[in-house]
Amino acid sequence: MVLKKRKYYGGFHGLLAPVIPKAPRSLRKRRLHDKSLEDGGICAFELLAAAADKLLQEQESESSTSSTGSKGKEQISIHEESARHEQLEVKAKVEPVILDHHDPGASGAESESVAKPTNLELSLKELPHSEDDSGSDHASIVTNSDFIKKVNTSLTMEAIEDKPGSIYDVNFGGNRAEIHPEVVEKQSRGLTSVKTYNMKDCLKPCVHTGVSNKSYTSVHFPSYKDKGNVNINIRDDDEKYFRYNNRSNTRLRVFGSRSRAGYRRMRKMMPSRYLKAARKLRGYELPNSNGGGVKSFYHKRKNIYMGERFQADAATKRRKLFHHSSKNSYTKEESSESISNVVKFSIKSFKVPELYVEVPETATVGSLKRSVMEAVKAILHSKLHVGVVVQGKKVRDDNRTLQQSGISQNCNLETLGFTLESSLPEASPFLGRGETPSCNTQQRLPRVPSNPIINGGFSNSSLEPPPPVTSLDNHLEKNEEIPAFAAEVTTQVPVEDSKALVLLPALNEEVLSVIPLSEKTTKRYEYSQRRTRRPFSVSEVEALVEAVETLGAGRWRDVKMRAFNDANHRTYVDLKDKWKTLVHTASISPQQRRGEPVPQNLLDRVLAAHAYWSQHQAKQPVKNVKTLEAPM
DNA sequence: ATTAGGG
DNA sequence: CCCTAAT
Repeated sequence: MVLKKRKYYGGFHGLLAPVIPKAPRSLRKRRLHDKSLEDGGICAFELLAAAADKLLQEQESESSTSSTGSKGKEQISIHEESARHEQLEVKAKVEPVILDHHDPGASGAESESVAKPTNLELSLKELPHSEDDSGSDHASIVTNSDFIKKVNTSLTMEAIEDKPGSIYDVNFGGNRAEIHPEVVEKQSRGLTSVKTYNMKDCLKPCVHTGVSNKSYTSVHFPSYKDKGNVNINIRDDDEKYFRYNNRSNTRLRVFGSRSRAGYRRMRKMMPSRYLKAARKLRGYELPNSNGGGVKSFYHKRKNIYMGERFQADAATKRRKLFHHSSKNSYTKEESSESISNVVKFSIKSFKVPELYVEVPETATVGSLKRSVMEAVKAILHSKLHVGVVVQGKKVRDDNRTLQQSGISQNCNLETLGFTLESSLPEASPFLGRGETPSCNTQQRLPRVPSNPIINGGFSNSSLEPPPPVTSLDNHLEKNEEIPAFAAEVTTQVPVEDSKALVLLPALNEEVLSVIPLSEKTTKRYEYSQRRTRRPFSVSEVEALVEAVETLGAGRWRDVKMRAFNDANHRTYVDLKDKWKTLVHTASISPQQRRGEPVPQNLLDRVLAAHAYWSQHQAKQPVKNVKTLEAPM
C-alpha cells in the first residue's frame, strides 16, 4: 500500500536529491598505529587481507608443487596454535585447473590453462584480545565481489548454484576450483591444533565467464577480541557462504541455503516487519542466530515504474528498524524461578553496520585490503554504543524498564534486537586522501541513504563516471540482471516533473571513500533519506487553494488530480500537509511566517475555504463551486 | 489506496 | 515532510 502509494504519485522526484558527498576520507590517513588498528577488530580484517595476500603469493610462486600430496584435492587446514594466542593458520591447497584466459594476468605467462597446485596459506596471527569488551567485537564487511572477481589476485568464492550445498566456485587469484560444500568435512587432528577440512576433490576446470552479479563476499569478524571468535564469511547473494569460525574451536563451515538473493534487496527495500514476515513465510532463519551474523533476505521484486516513492518508502521503513543496520543475533531465555521475572539475554554476536566496499575490478587485493581496513578503522575508531530495538523501534530511554519497553519474558524474540552504533565524526573526515575517484563510486539513491561505501583507494580507475543511465553498467555485466544493490548505489537527480529515471554517478571524486554507518552519518543517511524539500511555490499554493475551494478540504486525492496531476512529486498527502500549513500560516502574523511569502490574498482564501469546509461536509462530491467562489 | 492527524 | 492508524 504504501509502496503503491508512492508508486502512484511518487515519481522519483523525491529521490532526486542532490548528491550528497559522502565520504569520509580522513580516516584513511590513519595508519596502523591507530589504536583501533591494534584492536582485534582490525586484525580480523588484516587476516582477511593477509589471507588474500597469501593466496596470491602462493599462487604466483608455486608452480607445480604439490606439497600435500593428494592432487585435485583442496585442503584448508587451520592450525590452532593455542586458544590463547589464537594463532591461526589456514592453508588451502588448491589445484588450479584453469587460469582464466581473460585474465589480464597476474603474470601474463600463465594465460593458459594450466593445472598447478597452489598452496595457500594464511596465517592469522596474534589475534589481539581486545582490552575492552565494548561492542566493537564484530565488524562486517560486505563487498560486491563483482568488483574483484576479475582481479587476478582476488579470492572469491561463490556459489555456482542456487541450491543448498551447491558448488562453490573458488577463485584464487585466477585459479578456479569448485568446492562442494556438502563434502567439506572437518578432520580434527588431535586436541592440538590442526584441523583440516577437506573439500571434496572436485576441482574442475572452470572457465570464468561473466560474473554473477549476485555475488557478494562477506567477511565477518565477530568478536574475537575477548572470545577469539573470528568469522570469515564469504557468501554470495544466494546466501551461501563459507565461514571460518574459531570460536571455541576452529571450524570451517559451509552453509548452503536457498536462494536469498533477493533477501538482501528486500531488506533494503522493506520495512523490517515485512522482512520478518517474509522470513517466516519461507521458514527461513537468519544464520545470525548462531552467531554468524550473515543475513539474507528474501525479496519479492515488485514492479516499479516510478521509483521515488517506492524506494523512499521502503528505505524509510527500513530505517526505522535498525538504526544502523547493525543487527545482532541473540537469544533470550526465561527464568521461571525468578522472583521478579528475569529476562536473560544471550547475545551471541553483534553485527556492525554493513559496509560496502566498492572497488574497481582492476584494483589490487592490496587496495581492497586497505579499503577494508579503512572502513574498519572508521568504525572502530568511534565509540560504539549499543542500541536496543524493540519491535522495530529503538528504545532511547535508558531509564525505562525492560518491562516498560516491552522486553519481557513473553516478548517475541523477533521483536528485540541490539545494535552496535558507532559515533563517527562526520563523513567528511573520511574523505580525504585524494584518491582517484573510483569510477563508479556512486551514492545511493538519495532516499536510500547508503550503507557505508568504501571506495577502495585504487588509483587506476580510468573509468569515467558513467553517464546517467548507463552508470549501472559499470557494476553489471550486460546480461546481468540489475541487482538491487547497484540500483541503490545509483544516484538520481531531481528533475522537475520528470518521470524519467535519471541515474547519475555520484559527484565525482570526492567520492566518499569510507562511510561507515555511524551515529552521525547514519543519522543523516539512515536507510532512507527524506525527500528533498520542495517548497510550494506561490503558483502551487494558488492551485491548491483553488482546488480546495472547489473540492473541499479532505478530498486530497481529488485535489491532487485536479491541480497537481502532473506534479509527481506532490502527493495527496503532501497537499493535505500543505493545506494544513497554509491554514496555520494564514492564522499567524506575517512576521512569524517563513519562507517564500504567500500573498495575503491567497491566505485569505485559505482561511475562507478552511472556514467554509469546516462547516460543510467537505467530502461530498462536487459541490457548488459557485457558492464558495462567489464569496471569495 | 486514502484520509486524518500527530510528529 | 514523515509516520501511522484507520478506513
